[in-house]
Amino acid sequence: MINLSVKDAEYILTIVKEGNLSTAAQKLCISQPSLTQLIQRLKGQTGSNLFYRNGHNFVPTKEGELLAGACQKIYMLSRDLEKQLDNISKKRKGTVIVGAPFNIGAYLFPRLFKIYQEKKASAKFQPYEARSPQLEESLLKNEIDLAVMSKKQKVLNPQLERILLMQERLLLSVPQGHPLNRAAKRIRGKRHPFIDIRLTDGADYILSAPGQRLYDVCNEIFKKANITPHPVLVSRSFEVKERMSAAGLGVTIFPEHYVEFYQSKLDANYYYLLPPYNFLWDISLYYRKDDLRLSAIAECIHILKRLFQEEPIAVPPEKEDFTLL
Amino acid sequence: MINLSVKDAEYILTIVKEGNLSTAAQKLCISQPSLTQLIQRLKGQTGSNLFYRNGHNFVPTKEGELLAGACQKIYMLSRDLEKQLDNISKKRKGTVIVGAPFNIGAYLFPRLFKIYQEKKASAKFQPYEARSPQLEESLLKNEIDLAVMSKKQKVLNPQLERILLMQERLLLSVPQGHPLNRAAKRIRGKRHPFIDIRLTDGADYILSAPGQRLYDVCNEIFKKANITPHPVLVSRSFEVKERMSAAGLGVTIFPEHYVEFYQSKLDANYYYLLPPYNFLWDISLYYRKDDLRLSAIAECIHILKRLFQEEPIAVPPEKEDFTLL
DNA sequence: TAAAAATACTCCATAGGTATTTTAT
DNA sequence: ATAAAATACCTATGGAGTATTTTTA
Repeated sequence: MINLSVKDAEYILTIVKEGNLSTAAQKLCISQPSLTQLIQRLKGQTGSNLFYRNGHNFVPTKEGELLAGACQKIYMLSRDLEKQLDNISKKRKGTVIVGAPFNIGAYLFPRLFKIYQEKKASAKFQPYEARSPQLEESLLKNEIDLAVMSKKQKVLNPQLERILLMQERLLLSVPQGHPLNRAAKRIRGKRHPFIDIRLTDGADYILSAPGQRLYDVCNEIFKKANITPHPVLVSRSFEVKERMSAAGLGVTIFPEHYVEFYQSKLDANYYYLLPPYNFLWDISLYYRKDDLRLSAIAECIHILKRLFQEEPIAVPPEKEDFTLL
Repeated sequence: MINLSVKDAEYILTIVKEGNLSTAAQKLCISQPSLTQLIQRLKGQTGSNLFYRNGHNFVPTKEGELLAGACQKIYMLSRDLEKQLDNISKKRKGTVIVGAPFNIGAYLFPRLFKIYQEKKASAKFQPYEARSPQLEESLLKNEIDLAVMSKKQKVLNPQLERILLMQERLLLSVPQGHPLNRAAKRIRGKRHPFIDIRLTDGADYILSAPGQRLYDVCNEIFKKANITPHPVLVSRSFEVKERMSAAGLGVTIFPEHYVEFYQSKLDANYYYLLPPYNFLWDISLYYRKDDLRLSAIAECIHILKRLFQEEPIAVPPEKEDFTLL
């Protein structure tokens, strides 16, 4: 087996270029016998004479020229790789890549972009949109620096850290004219009326797809309330679900902030869930533990915390929700 | 500097493929800690995290994927190189490549081809045409196995061996009607008349180009005979020179065998040179010393020797040439 | 608890060095 | 005689091994 290394390649290329072992050795800052040894080693590995002495020149044979060709390619490959890695790390030093699923991104990215644009931060910010499972993957793969997404119950990868940014309520979306609307109870000081989720047993439901965070949360609620939804449609898109619900196809469950985006346009009623079936929806910030020392990332974490405190994505639930009812 | 070797590349690719250090180590027949070390070494060289543990999988980061891409290319490169070298050496074992300048090739290759075709040899024969300086280069470069050409006075490269195949006379070509024709002396039993080269002092000459073997030989003759040719044309092509001479442009000097090819068609007279200006033209066989052990080459050398003995390229000069006159 | 990676150490092959000899112009 | 490559021999780095500990699902 021919076990060339990048260093070998560099040596060979210098020898070919110089046509002379001694001067090549000088340029490479090594001794001349080392190069002799290299050539003998490769001669052993290839089984061919690779160079010959012709007068004052040390010249590659046909086989040596083939070798030199491969060396050229290997050397370029290594340089390319170095460049690629450098580019990544340089860009990374001055740029924080923040990942979020589409629905959170719609809220988060414009605000974050504004903050960075107003020079309140030293680094640059770059948005990255993907579904939450991919976000965790991307975080581990070093493709992004931060991820804002809803918590997964699955145990967290030990290389990652999580900070809870905020909690919000879930809403049940009920089409206009649906009999369930009559069961909702308006409560003073609350944005939306409340409803007992157990009343939706057997009702037509627009559900999330397995793998989505909302799928797992809804299943927990159904299990705890001991109800069986009647699935009429499964969709990965929050917007599709909301529109279908407003069109009268069935009821569906969302985190509150998402409803806020479309509230004005759509034609459905939204109800908070009465305890004890009022699971909260977490929005958390994820990052690699060993990245905290990077100032740009630490800075962005600080900005995100403040952003979610000062301008929350949705009205955070008060404790009274639980004591009141 | 990232100093990847082909072996490293193979290891990395196996790790990526298996997604697991332990099984990768098994497949590679090495220990698991060796792979851990490899990854740590490369992490040091690249300055990036290249892999991470995700559950039961050992997965490349973005940087690791770039590395793996480069490894794939390096690995393929090495395999390609091995194939190329193998092809050369395999082909070489069963094939002898014989080089000759165009004029000798015209005589040699058809005869040699016939011998090999008639299965008088175990190997195959492949002709290669080039000028003599290139032939020596090709011989050293391992591009050809044997070269048949006229001797160079320059000292022989120590890696090469030379065998004299035959000697022949040089001929002076004189156009029809040229006054020199009257000075030629016919000698009984000789194919061509003789002439004293000193009579061509100041005559119009068609000369060879510097670098050609014939250029050096003619210069030696001119020097020894103390004459100065009047150059009217310099050409590298033997045939051009011969035709121009026949057309009456001037006299010119050739090795005898070449004249034989065109004798019938052309319209000039040919004369041997009277001693002591009758330099002989050598045709020798060249090969690499360390190649003699290869049977196919030894066999071809034998064939060539016999060929030049049994069917010489031109009538070899007898000793009487020198005693007679 | 079991499976996998990391760590600690030991060993040895070899890349690299120096001094010298051989080769080639 | 000079310049270059090959050889001999020495040193030290690091690749590979074994045994063990740590990590994590």
